[in-house]
Amino acid sequence: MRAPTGAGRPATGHARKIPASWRGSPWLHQLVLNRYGHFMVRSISSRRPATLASLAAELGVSRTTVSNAYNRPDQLSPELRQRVLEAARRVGYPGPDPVARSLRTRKAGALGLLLTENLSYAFRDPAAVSFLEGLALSCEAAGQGLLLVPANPEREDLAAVHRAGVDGFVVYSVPDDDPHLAAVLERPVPTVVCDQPSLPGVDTVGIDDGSAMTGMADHLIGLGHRRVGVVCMRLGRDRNDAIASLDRQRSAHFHVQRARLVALAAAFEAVGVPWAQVPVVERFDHSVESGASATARILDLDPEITAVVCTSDILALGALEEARRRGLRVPQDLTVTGFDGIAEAERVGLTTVVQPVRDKGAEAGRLLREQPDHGRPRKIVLPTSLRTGSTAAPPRNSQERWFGP
Amino acid sequence: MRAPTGAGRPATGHARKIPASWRGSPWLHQLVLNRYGHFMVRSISSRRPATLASLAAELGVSRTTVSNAYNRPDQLSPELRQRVLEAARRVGYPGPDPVARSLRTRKAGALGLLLTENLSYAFRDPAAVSFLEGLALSCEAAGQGLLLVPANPEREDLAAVHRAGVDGFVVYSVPDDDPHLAAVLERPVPTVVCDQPSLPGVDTVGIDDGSAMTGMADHLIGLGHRRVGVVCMRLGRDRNDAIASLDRQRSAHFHVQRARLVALAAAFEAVGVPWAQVPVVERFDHSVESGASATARILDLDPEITAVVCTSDILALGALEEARRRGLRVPQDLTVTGFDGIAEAERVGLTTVVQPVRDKGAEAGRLLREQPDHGRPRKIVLPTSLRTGSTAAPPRNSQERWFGP
DNA sequence: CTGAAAGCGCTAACAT
DNA sequence: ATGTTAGCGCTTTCAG
Repeated sequence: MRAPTGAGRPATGHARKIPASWRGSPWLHQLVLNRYGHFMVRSISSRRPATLASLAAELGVSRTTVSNAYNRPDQLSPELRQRVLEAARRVGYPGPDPVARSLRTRKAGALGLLLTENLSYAFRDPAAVSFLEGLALSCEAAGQGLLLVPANPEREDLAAVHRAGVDGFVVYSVPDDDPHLAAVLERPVPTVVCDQPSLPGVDTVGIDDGSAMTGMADHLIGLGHRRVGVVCMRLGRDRNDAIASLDRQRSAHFHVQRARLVALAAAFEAVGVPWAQVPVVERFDHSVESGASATARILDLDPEITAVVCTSDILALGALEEARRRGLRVPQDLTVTGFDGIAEAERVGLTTVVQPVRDKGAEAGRLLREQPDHGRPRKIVLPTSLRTGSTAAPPRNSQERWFGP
Repeated sequence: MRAPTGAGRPATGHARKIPASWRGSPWLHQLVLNRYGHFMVRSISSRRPATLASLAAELGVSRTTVSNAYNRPDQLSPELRQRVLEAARRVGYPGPDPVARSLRTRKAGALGLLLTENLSYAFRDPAAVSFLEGLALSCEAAGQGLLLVPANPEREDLAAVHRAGVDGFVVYSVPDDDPHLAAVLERPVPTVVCDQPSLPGVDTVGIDDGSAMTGMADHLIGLGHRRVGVVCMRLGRDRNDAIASLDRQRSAHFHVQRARLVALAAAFEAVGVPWAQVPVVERFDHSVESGASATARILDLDPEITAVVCTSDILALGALEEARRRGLRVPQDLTVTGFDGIAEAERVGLTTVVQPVRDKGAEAGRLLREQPDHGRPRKIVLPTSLRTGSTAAPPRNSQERWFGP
C-alpha cells in the first residue's frame, strides 16, 4: 500500500485527484432504499464511492480483511467482520465490485447465449422459449447468470460477442456460416452448440432430425398419403419466401432443416413418390402466419394434396388455421403434422414429433459447466418420439381404396 | 511498464512466473475453428494466452497502439493496424478481454433482469415472455446484453445479485419484501421496477391495475353477474393454495394482485354484492392447472356461481379447461375472464384485459438507458383495454329475468 | 500518430 | 487471524 498523502490525516484513499470524467457523475446524489423502505444516501457529494481499499484504510485494517469479510467469513473473527460490514453500510460501500472481482478471479459467473434468430420470432416460438427455460434453470441451479448476447441477424455486429463477459457460450441453432458463431469460437471460452451447426471439435447437443422425420414420414406413408406438401423454415440466411428447389433443399445452411427434408424425401421416394414434384415451401419468418401462407400456397398449387408436413409446430398451427379458413376439416380432408411438441400443439391435438427441448437447454448448460480438461468433443443426441394426435388420418382417396368395392 | 527481466531478450511479457493455479489450464491445448472451418491452435502449450501487452511487446509497439487497433481504428495507420491484427491472429490473441475492459471503462455493456418468480412458471407465462421479448429487443437495439440474474425464490441467495456485472437492473414483478430487490437497490446502478412494487424514489413502469380491473368488473356487472368467484395469483411469499381471506386480500405483498382484488371488491360491493361472501381462491403456482383446480374449488363451494374472474389469462385458460371438464358451456353456463391479453387467450376468444406487456419491457430498457442525471423518479403508466371475447355473456338467471314473463 | 505513466477495484499467495 | 505484495488486462490522459 502506498504511503498516506498527508501526515496527520488518515489514508482514506480519497485523496486522489478527481479525474475530469467524474464531472456530473451520478454518485454525487444517488439515493437508494434499503430493505426496510428507508432512504439511504449512497455516497457523499464530491467524494468518490467507497472501495474496498478506502474502507480498509478507514478502518485501519488491510484490504484482505475487508475482502475476507465478504468472501470468507470464516477467515476472520465475527466481531471484526461485523465492524467491517457496519462501516461498509455507514459509508455506503456496496460490496466488492463484481467486474473487478471477475477480472481478478477470471470468472464471470455467467454463460452467454447466442440466439441469431430474430428475437421476436425466437420469443414467440415456445420451443425456443422452452430451450431457454431449460438453460436458465440449469444456470440458476448453478448460481450462474445467463447473458443474452445481442446478435441481430441483419446487422452483422460482432462487438457484442467480443464484449460479453462470460465463462462460456451456448449457441442456439444458427446457420453454418453465421459470423457471430465464428466470433464466439474465437473467444477463449468453452462453447456448446445446440441443434446446428455440427462442427468438428465443438461440443453439441441436439436430436437425430433425420430419423425423427423418417418416423413421421413412415407414419404418413402408412396412413396412405402419397400426395403431400411440405412447409419448412428458412434454409439460408437470405429471405426466400417461395418454393425451395431440390438444390436449395440439399444445400441448406441450416442442417436441421436439411436433415428433415432429406429424410422426408428419402422416405417418400422409397414408396415411389418423385420428390421433385412435391411442393416444398420455404418461409423466412418463423411464425403462425408463415405456416398459413405457405399452406395456402401449397393448396393453391395442388388442391389434391392430402397431407401438409410442417417442419415445426408453429408452422403447423398456421397450416391448421389455413385449413379452417378454407373449410377443410382436419384430418378428414387434410392431414397436418408438426415438429417440436410445444404445449399449444398438444392442446389442439397436433400429430407431431416431440423433442425434449427443455432438456436440450439443461444439457447445454451442464456440458459447459462440466468441461473435462481433455475430453474429446461431446455430441449429445437426445431422444424424440412421435405423438399421434388427431390431425393425421388416412386420406379420403385411400379410404375409398381400402373400403371400396 | 517495468524493466525487462533479462538483458538480451525482448520483454515479451511471458517471463513472469507461472502461478500454481495455472496447472492443468485449458489453455495448454485449446483448439478452435475459425470462420473458414479451419482449426486454429489457440495458444501454445506452457505459454500463457496472449494479452494486449504481450502482443504489443512482440510487435515492439505500445499497448496504446494495440488497444487503438481494436477500439479506435482511426487513431493509427491502416498498415500498422493490419500488422497488429495479423500478429494477433498469429499468436491467437482473441482481442481485448471484456472483463478487463469493463473494469477500466466502468461499463458492463449489459442490463440485469431480476425475475423472482420460479423460472419454470415465468417462461411458461406468455405475458412474462413477452415482457422479456420487449426488454431483449430494446437491449439488442442498443447493443446491450441482457443478463438473467439467478434468483431462486426458495433459496435466498443474494450472491448472484452482488456478482452481476451490469450497468443497471430491471426488476420484474416481485413482492414488496423481496430480499433480492433490496440487494439490487443497494447496488450503485440505476434500477427500474416493472409492475411491482411501487417504491418512492425508484423508476417504475406498469399499468393502472385498479382501473383496468374496474373496467372488467363493470363489464360483468353490466352483463348481470352478481354471483362470482375469483381466481388470483399468489398474494404473499408463502404458499397458500386456498381461499384468501379479506385480510389477506388487503394486505397482499404483491400490489398488482391487491389492486385488482380491491377494484373488483369495490365494484361489486357498489352493486350490493357482499365481498366477504365471494370466494377468492389463491394459487401459488402460476399455471393452467392452478387455474383449473381453483375453479374447481369455486364451483364446488358454490355451483350457482355465474362468472369466474381470473387475474391472469393463464389462470383463465385453466378455468376454461375445468368448465369443459364439467360439461359447462362457456359462456352460456359459465362466464370466464382473464387478464393480460396473451396470444393463446386471443385464439380461444377469451374476454380479458389487454395490457401492453411487450411495451413494458421496451420502456424499462429505455428508462435505464436514458438516465437523466437529476430527474425525479419516473413512473410510467401504460394503457390497457378491455377485449370482449366470447367467454363472457349474461348469466342464465338474468336472461330469464330479462326475457321471462 | 505513438508512447509512458497511472491506475480501474479486487483477490490470492505467501508471510506473520 | 490478519497483513504484505503483486498483479488480473485493459484504457486513458497527457506528452511527444
